[in-house]
Amino acid sequence: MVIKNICSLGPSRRAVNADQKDLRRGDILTAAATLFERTPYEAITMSHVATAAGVAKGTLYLYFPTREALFLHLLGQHYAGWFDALDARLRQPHLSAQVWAEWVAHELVARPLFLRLVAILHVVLERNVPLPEVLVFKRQLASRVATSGAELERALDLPPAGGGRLLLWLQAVVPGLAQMATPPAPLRAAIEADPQLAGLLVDFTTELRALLAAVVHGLQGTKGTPE
Amino acid sequence: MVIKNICSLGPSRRAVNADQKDLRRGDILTAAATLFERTPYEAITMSHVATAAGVAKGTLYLYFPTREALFLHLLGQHYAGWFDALDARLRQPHLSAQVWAEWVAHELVARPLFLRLVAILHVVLERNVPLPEVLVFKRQLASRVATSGAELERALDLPPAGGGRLLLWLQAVVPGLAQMATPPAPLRAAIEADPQLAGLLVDFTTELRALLAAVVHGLQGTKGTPE
Amino acid sequence: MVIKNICSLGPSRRAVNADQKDLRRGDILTAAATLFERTPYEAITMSHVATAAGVAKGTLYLYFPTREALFLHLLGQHYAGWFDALDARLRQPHLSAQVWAEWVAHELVARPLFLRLVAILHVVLERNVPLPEVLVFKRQLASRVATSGAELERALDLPPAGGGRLLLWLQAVVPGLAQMATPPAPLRAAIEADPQLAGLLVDFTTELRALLAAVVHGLQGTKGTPE
Amino acid sequence: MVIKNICSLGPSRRAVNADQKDLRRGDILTAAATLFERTPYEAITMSHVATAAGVAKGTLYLYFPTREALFLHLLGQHYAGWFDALDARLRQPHLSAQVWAEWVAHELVARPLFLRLVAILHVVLERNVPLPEVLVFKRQLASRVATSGAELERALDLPPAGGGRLLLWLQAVVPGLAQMATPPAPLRAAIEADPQLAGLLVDFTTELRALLAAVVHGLQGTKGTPE
DNA sequence: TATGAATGAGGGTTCATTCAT
DNA sequence: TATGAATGAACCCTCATTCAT
Repeated sequence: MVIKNICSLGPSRRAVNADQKDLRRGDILTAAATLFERTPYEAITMSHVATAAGVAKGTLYLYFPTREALFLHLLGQHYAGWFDALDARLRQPHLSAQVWAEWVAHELVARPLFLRLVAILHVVLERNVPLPEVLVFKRQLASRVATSGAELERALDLPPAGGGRLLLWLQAVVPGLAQMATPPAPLRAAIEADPQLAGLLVDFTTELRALLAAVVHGLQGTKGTPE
Repeated sequence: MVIKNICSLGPSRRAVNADQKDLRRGDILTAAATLFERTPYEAITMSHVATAAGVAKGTLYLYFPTREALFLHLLGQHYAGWFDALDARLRQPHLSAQVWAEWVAHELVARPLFLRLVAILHVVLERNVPLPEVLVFKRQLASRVATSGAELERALDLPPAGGGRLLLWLQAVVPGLAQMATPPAPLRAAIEADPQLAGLLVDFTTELRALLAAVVHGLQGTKGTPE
Repeated sequence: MVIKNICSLGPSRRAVNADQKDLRRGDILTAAATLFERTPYEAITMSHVATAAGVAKGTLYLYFPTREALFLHLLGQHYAGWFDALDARLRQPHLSAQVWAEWVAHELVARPLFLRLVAILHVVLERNVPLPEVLVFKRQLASRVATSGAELERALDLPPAGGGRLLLWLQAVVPGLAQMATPPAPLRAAIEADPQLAGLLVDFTTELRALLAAVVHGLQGTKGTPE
Repeated sequence: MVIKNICSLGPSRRAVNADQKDLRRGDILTAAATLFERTPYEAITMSHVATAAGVAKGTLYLYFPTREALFLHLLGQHYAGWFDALDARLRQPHLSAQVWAEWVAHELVARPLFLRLVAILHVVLERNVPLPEVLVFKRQLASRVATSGAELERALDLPPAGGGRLLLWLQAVVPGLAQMATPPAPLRAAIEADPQLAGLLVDFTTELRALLAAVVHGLQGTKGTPE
């Protein structure tokens, strides 16, 4: 199998200035993302990432202090993309609870890597990422939650602080629903074959849409009502 | 550290009939639960469990086919306890969205082990538990979701199938909120020290109560409205 | 799957006299042989044997001191059968080197279990069989080698002691040829696919026949010649 | 016990080029061979080998994919040495069946490690060596069998293909005879003490010499005779 | 004699990370 | 900055055998 050269640095193998280092860092993240598309997180070794990125194993550690930090950065990228899309949508008119729920569910299904990364977020964060790296990630996240949350609040006519809250809840609920909706293949087959278990097999889009719509309606209903 | 003797079999060390085997199985689960109280899941080895249960390592495998199956059974126990409490509450009158949300949050905070076990449910289920064991667990869960869901539906005046749905959503949302609300100590300290990150530190009870209330209100509002 | 009851003791489960104990011992050996037909030696556990024999694991140890001793007895049975066949053939006329080689090869191919047991003989004997058991086996073997060897010597007109010697050589050569002729399936496929390796893939019958014929001719030629 | 330092790399601990890697690989094989001299194969753990070679356990796996592959390489070395000696002898004149048989027996007795390795060849090959590794070994073996076999054929005046055949037979017969001739010490003592068992205790050199002489004579006698 | 619950030693292998070059 | 050889800790599970019943 020919591994396509994903190195962005051209003939020179050495990143000497900041821009080149960013490129190489990007190469590594791209390689990790590519692997993550077809391999479960636990099965991806640093060797695999290094090979896929066309660098040596040790080089990875020049750019990311730990394996978990690498994937946390990857998640950061995906979060950024997701918030970009959200902001773009919020700049468009005609948003209702239903419409927004629909849009979110649709958008997330289109980002399966993001879903899977979010699901391991805690495992990743809680283990083996140096605190400074975590804080960088968290600040980035907090900032976008604040900004987009404010827009969302306006667009959906939510009570004060309701936008950020809704986004946090979204983060809480999405991995759970995603995992519930996508059991490993053999288990899924067994569940489908057993009528007693029918209730446990849910459709991600349907459930997320319904849940979000209910939540937003609920939040909207509390507007003006002291908690 | 003194390990208290948790053996339920009395002087005899040998479980010869089904009752005694259940006792021993219970001892093992109790030992695992005790360890889980003060140790993260990944740090608990079968050696630890065996020592804590006062049996040999091999003995564990007479009762549980894999380490993950052991913890899945533990989760099953906790689920049963939780549903028992829920059913008891549902048999009492005066339930509203607010009251129920309050009760759920309060009850879950009182079951920290349950929260942590639920959070690793997927990791556990998806790896290294023989399918039959998983199905036993799933059936037990499905059965209680159906029963309690019906009661909940009645008590909260939810639309058809809303009770089971609500309970499934609860499962989806609880681990996410719990993890969000309880970062590891050093991270928590850093977040508290950084004003930019204030918005990310949430209180489990508050958020779950608000989220559930919103969801139930939302569900109640959809009653009679075709989806 | 229904396991056919191979217990020879009838309704009573307990062997109280010597005959019944022999029956049970035979049951166990039969069970082991049946398993050995479709499973490699290392993959057969005492649990398997016990289940197949319809007895408890501990019972096996009432009849055989170790797992290896059990299989050594099984080999003893097969050796006896083989020598019986040999003796019967030797009582018939018209034996030449060629004819005898042909007969041996043919007979051994018809006894695949015997071949496989002989091949593990040393592994079994050298490990974990109490000396007395080994000696019983060895005496039985020595006795038959002496008797049949003498007959063989006469039938093939070999020099003094040539019969026993030939039988011992046979024991030495058969496992080696058998293993050489029957590599595990994936290896065999690879060997067949590689023209360089063609010479390594031999046919058991052909080689044994040729080797035995050569040996007997050689032995016959030395008759009367001082060594 | 003092472990002598067998590291060939001098002060540097790191093998950076192919030559140094070959040296290190050789160190590991030497360490394994040294252990194998005084310990049965099954009792040698990778930990032992690593300690004896003065490297970490993980390092072994940089050079050999499995424990069995390591010993297969060791066998490959010994095979090469044996064929080298054989080729050297074949270049000298005055070879007869007797002389060659004598030489082979003498030479093999001088290589006890080789004898023991050959005896476990199948066990090793058939278990846990990646196919490519096995094929490398087999090709090397096939090549030398072909070359030396042709020389042997000429020197002993064997019929066509008789040289390779003889060498294959040699491989089949040697381990069997060796094991027969060298029972574990307690068993040997018991056999010697029992007159009934006298016939089972053979001398490796005597038997191999006689067997080979007979085989070669037999083969020589078939020359020109269609099979 | 029969049972089967209990034992517990035992080891190959992986892989994130380091650091000499 | 880049490399990749070296490290070494970490761990689940099996299964022959024992022995209380």
